[in-house]
Amino acid sequence: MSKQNQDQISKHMAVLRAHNLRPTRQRVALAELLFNGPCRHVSAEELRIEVAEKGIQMSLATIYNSLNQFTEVGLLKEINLHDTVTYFDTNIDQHHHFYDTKTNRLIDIPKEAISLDNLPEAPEGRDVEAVEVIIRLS
Amino acid sequence: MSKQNQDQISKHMAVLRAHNLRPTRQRVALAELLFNGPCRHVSAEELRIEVAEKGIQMSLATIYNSLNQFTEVGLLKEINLHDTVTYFDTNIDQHHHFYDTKTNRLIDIPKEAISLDNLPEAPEGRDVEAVEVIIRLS
DNA sequence: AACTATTTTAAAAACATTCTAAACTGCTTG
DNA sequence: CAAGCAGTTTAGAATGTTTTTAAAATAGTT
Repeated sequence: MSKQNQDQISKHMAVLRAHNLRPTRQRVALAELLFNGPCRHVSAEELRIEVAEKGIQMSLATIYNSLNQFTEVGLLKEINLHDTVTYFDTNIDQHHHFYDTKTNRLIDIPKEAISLDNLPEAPEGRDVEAVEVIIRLS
Repeated sequence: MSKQNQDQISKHMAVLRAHNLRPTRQRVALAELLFNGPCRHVSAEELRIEVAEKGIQMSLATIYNSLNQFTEVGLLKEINLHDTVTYFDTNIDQHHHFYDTKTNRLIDIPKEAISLDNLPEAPEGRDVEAVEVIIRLS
């Protein structure tokens, strides 16, 4: 293992610890897959395949647990589409999506790329938590 | 059964036939529940309960089949949220939603109530099918 | 009424996800 | 650095939603 890889791992361990998650072998391995490189949209099943391809031994339950824990602490965002599976987005900034119905893929759209004006008021007693725009493509 | 109810039923039968769906007892009963009165958001399970409460005999599979068929022909729109169940929207016009994460309820927002400017171009070879805004409330 | 293609049905299967309880591991402390 | 403990992982069972199956029922036609 190279010096650079070691640094990455240490970084992930620090991030996990900073979020009160023990940097276990499994969580660090998943963090490497998810947070090295560009932002991604993954499902538990896709991640399971990646993990298997890398020869890492990990139960599917752990993948689900970790994705949920990462989401709870704000390292991931959950996305539900017109589909039965849950996707997780490594881009945690506010942003929007193209959703390609042909390939079932998501493409990020930066927040600034869409101007949303005139938003209606939230109903009495409720707050606006997030505004999500999905542009469906065909 | 009143004259008015008969008229409603005939109307639903005509609509179903116009969409190449045989107006069976079950489909007509569901159409009555869904399309009389104001627009609604329902899940298969909620509809099953309503059907049962009206004393109508119908299998859950038929409810699923019908909801999917109605969606295919454009009488309903499918909605997936951060939740495991699929909802169906009887409002088939383009519109947006508040999603109340506390109650798990949807509230319609008319298309005109939000001005979306500056929308990014669809990627090469793709068309924009729909633009959906979800305002998450907490 | 008889015929045929569609539809409905109950039950089984499929599918994604969560739960369980036992085994294991990371961390702290002596 | 060994012991102990809480937190984590695991395989498999369980759950909840939706789809499939193949047989029985029905709508629409002749």
